[in-house]
Amino acid sequence: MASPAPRLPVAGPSSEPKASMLKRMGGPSDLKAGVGRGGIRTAEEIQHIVHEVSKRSKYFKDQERRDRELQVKVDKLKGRLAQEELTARGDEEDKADAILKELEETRDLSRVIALIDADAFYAACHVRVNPELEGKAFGVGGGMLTTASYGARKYGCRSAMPFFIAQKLCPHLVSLKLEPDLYVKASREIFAVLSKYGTIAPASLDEAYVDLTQYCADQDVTPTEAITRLRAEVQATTGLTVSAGVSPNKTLSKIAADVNKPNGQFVIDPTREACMEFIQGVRLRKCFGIGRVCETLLNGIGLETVGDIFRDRAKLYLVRHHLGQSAHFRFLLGLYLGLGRNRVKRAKRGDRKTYGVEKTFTPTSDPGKLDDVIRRVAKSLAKDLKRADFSGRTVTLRIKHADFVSVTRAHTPGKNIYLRDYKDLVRIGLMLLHKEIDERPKLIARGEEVKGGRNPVLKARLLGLRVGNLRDERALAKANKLDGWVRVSSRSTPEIELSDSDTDVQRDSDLDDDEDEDDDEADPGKRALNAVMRDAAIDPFADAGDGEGGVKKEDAACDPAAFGGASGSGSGSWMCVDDYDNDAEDEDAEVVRGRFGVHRGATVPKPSQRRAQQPSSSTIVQGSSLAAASRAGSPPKRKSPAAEDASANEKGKKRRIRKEEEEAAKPASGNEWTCPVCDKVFAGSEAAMSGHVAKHFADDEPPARPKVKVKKECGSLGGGGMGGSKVSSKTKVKGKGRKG
DNA sequence: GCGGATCAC
DNA sequence: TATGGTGATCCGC
Ligand SMILES: Nc1ccn([C@H]2C[C@H](O)[C@@H](COP(=O)(O)OP(=O)(O)OP(=O)(O)O)O2)c(=O)n1
Repeated sequence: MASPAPRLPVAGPSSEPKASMLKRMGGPSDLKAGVGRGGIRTAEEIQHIVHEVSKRSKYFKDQERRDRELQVKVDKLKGRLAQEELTARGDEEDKADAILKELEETRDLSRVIALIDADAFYAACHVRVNPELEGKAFGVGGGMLTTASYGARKYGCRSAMPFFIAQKLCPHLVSLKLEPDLYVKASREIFAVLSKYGTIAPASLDEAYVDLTQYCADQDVTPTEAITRLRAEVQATTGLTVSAGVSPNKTLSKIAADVNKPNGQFVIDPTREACMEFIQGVRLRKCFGIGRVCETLLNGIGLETVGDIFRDRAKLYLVRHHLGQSAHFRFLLGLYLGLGRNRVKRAKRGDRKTYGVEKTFTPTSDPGKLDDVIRRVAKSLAKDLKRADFSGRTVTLRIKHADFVSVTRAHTPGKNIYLRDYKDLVRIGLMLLHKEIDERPKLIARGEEVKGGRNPVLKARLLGLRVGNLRDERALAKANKLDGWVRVSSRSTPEIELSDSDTDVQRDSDLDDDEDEDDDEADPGKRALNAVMRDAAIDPFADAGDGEGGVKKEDAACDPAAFGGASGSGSGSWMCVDDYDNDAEDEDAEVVRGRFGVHRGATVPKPSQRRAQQPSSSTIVQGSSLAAASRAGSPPKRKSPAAEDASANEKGKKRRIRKEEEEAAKPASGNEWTCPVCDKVFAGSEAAMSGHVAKHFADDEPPARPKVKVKKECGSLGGGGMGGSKVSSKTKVKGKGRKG
């Protein structure tokens, strides 16, 4: 009110919409979808309509808040840059050039890597089954569109757009219900064809990298001929069209696949010049790993395209520590050079890190309703975990407040306590929720910060549970035949405060039995969706647990493709890559080596990769392994990028060790048995085993945790990385039976 | 280990 | 009226 400008907020033309908001809500920047050519509506028109329909919603208000916060970050970055420039030494470009030189030496143009991406995937799957949809404007997903047919994209409809808005853009638009089975089936068919051309690494249900190097050599054909054949065969056998990008690495292929999308392809010659020329003009946002925030920050200091990275390398160097996780210096330089990983490998069962289920509902503060959601979510999650045969040590509750601001609250019962059952999930979920509800008024009374507004009564629009720090029960049980014990132990999870948990649990039980039929999904619909997609991802390859995970980050710098994704639909199929090794050497300042980038989001770290290298023969104690790990990166180094890497590596190793432990337990047989909690191996009666296991729950400290042996991993440094061949052996832990 | 932020599909 | 679900990584505590 006290604002200077006496502009009255009368009904009419309130303040004009901010450009950043227009872009955020319906911007062309989202270019993922081919809204460009042949559009029936102009970008401005689309933005205007979307803005009009959205502007009064809570969602919009939240987006405005985020927009403001982002703007603050941009201003801050600009300020830092200005500050740094005052004291710049003048050798910034030299520093950057030194790194460029170093990165350049890692360039490998010897491989032919393709990224295949199905066009409007879910939509195409529906058309395949129902030809009448051909050419029609429709979306898939119900209330929220997961994708839109090209016919609908002409009007501006896109992925992640709510149906009611899409309808404003395209009045005759219809929205189809999700049919997971359709997508999973189509995905398998596509991948089956791809497999005939080389090793593949699915990045999601509709995307996969294919290494065409060998195919080209064997058939004596050019990459263009190979990809032309591949796409033709995919269409001939599946009836679906795919777009493809081909180049010496995944980073470039990923971007290239978008160039001639729908039903098109783009091949980049395997020369340094071709790679660099191609990427120079690419808009930053098109690069895997550079999202809205990163793009905005870079735009803020004057960069628009990949080529600008070189032009402004001195600036980037100066603010290298303030670019955020998605834009590390080294990652950007690698991008500029058109470098990327080129190893194509698929992820395995053991690479999954979490399982989760979340549900959005009409915002409510009703404790009973919120509790019910927790129960339903827990039930769904328990089913998924059981099916997949995984248990986990940490349960995380996610609450999205009515104003769209979300928070997470985690609980780890004990160092060796693994959960999987419905009751445990509900108990912990309710405990976390109630704690949040109960603490809220107190915090507010004390004037402390809380998310979701200042109302002491929590009002949520979504609740979700996720289980992490997983353990592969299948491998464990198979090896030790202790499946029953494992369950028993997890069920007896100790403590868990909550005196009121009793009542809660009780209610749970009731609900447990009866299926919820009640509202929304609950049933077949969505739930099935998740389960199906998940299996899809893993099923095919599900094999052992090891695998290599994917992306590592460092290296050449980027690996966009590393992929991540998997999400949308299931998760499972990730791709993995290996890369060269590279380790660390950079000096202090620049450094970012590590994460070069990609990590952004998704993707599998590559922990398993090493673990797979050798059968479980040679072994070293955990301590040694960790020591080696830390050594690789840099010990207590600071947060410099290098540190990032080291840190990441270490985590990966720890994880690997956990798996190794399982592996180690495997050999048990005869009178030998392995404690499902501490993994120690004993020889003795069942009674003895029972007694030992019970000790774990007697008090918090379990019996002495044995040192675990792990096999030595191949040097993370150099040569190690690659070798894909030897890897396989150990994996067979679970064999084919995965059915789930 | 936890929680927030980013990113991808 | 009205804006999803799933999973991963990084960073700073
Ligand atoms: N926010 C999103 C984005 C995508 N998907 C799902 C539906 C898509 O069909 C599928 C593949 O996503 P893509 O990004 O590859 O997009 P499309 O294949 O739909 O279209 P395009 O032709 O642009 O690749 O993933 C989703 O559920 N949620």
